[in-house]
Amino acid sequence: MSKTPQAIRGTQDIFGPDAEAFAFVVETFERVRKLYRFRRVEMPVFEKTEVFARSIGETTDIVSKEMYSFEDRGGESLTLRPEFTAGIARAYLSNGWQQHAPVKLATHGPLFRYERPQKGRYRQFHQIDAEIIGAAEPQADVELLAMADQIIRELGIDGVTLHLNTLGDGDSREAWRAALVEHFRAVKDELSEDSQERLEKNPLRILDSKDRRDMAFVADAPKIDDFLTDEARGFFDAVTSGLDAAGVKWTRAESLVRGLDYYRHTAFEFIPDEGSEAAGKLGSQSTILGGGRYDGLMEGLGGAPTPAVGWAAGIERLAMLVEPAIEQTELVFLPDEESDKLPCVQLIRVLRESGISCDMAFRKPSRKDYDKAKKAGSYRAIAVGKIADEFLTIRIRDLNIDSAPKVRGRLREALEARFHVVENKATREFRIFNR
RNA sequence: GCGAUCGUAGCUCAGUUGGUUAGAGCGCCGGUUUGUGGUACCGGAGGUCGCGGGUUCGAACCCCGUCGAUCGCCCCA
Repeated sequence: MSKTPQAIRGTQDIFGPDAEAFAFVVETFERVRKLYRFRRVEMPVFEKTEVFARSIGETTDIVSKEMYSFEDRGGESLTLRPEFTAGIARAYLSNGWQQHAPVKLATHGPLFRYERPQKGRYRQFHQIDAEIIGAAEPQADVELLAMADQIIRELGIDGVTLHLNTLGDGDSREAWRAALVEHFRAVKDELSEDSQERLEKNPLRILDSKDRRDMAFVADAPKIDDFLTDEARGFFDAVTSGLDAAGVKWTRAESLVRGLDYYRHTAFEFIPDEGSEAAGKLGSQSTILGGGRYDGLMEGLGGAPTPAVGWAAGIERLAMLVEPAIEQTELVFLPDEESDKLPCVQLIRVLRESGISCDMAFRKPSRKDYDKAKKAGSYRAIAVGKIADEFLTIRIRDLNIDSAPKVRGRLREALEARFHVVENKATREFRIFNR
C-alpha cells in the first residue's frame, strides 16, 4: 500500500463481470442507435470552461463546484467535460452542422464531476448520449424516447418507468417559476434548510424534496399545467400521443424538473419502480437516464436559436441492472508436447477466422491446465497428439458440455477448407493432413 | 460541502476484556496419488495489521490526525 500509487478517488478499474456488463451496455447502445439511424459523433474530452459555464448555468452545482477546471500553459481555462450536451452544441455551431439539420447524433464516453463518490456515482463516470438537433417538432421527442425505451428493454432491464413532464416554453416556465417562488416564500420559515436555500438558487427543485417538512407545501404548490400556453400544451399532447403510438409506456410526473437551466418543454427520467429489484440495486442514485428539450441552449453559446432534445444515461448505473450472457471459450487447445505448439497456432488461426473462439496457454502445458479450463467455464478442450505422419491429431473433450453450442460440424468445416481431414466419430478425433 | 460505518495475506474474512513467533478458506507455486488428464491428499511462498503520531511494561485491538473505501444528504447519469 505504501509505495504503489493508488487510483484517483472516484475513479474505477473495471474488470471481470463488471467490465462485461459495461461493454454489453455500450454494444447494445451502438446496435440500437444504428437501427434508429443516429449518427455517431466524437468530441473532445475537454473544452474551454466557458462552453460549460455559459450553457449549463452558472448557478448550477455542476458549474459552481463540480467542474475539473485547469489552466493550460497558455493560461486558458479549460474543463474536463461534465456532460455531453454542451460540447455537442458547441461542435454543432463551430462546424456548421446546421447544413445537416435536423441531425440525430449519438456518442458515449467518460465525463468528469468533482463529487463525493457513492453508489452509482463516480468522479470519472460514463454515459451513453443521444441528441436530435434542429427539430422543433414533438415527433423528435418521441423518436428520442422510443430509442431510449428500446435500449433499456434490449438490455433486459425490468421495473423501470419513463417519468414524463413538461416545463412549458420559456414564458410558461418563467411564469410558473415566479408563482412557485411566491408560494414557497410565504412559508419559507417552515421549509427545510435545503429548500430555503433552493428558494433562492433553484426553486423548481423544491418540488423534488425528500424532506417531510416540505411535502405539505409541495402538494398544494402551483402546477405547471395552469401556466402552459395553448401551444405548450399542444406540444406536450403531441409528445404523449406519439409515445402511445410507439408503444412506449410512460407516467406523468408533475414535479419532475431538471436541474439545468437550458431545459424547456419536455423533461423526463427513467426511474426504477418503488420496491423493484432495480431500485434495490441502484441505491439512492436511481435515475438511469434523463434528459429533455433544450431549445434555449444554442443562443447561450452565441448561435442562432436552434431547437434540440437529448438524453444521457449512466453506463455504470445501467451496468448494475444488466446480466449479459457470458461468452465462454469454445475450444481450449492443450498440446502435451512443446513441438505441437506451432501447428496448434496455425490451426487456431484457421478456426478463429471461421468464427470459433479458441484459446491456448502461453506457458509450458501442464496437466492442471485441463482443470483450469473447466473451472474458467470453457466448453471443450482439444487434446493434441501425433499418431504417425499426419500434420496433427486433435481430440474433442467435453468440459462444460451442458450449455455448450455445437461446434463439431463447424470445426470440421473450418479444417476442411485448409486441410485433408479424417474424422473418427467414435473417438471424436480428427486426423489432420496437409494437402 | 455535511453525516455514518469501515481499512488484517492476491481475494473473502477470523483474531475473544490490550499479552509471546497474527490465523482460516479460496487462489498461487511445488509434490504425491488418480487416470478416457476432470479426483484426493501433503507441503510451500506471501502480511512492518492503510499511513503518521499518542496512551501503555506491552497496541491489529484504546485515543488523535491523515489517506482511502462504502453508504446516505446535497446534486446528478
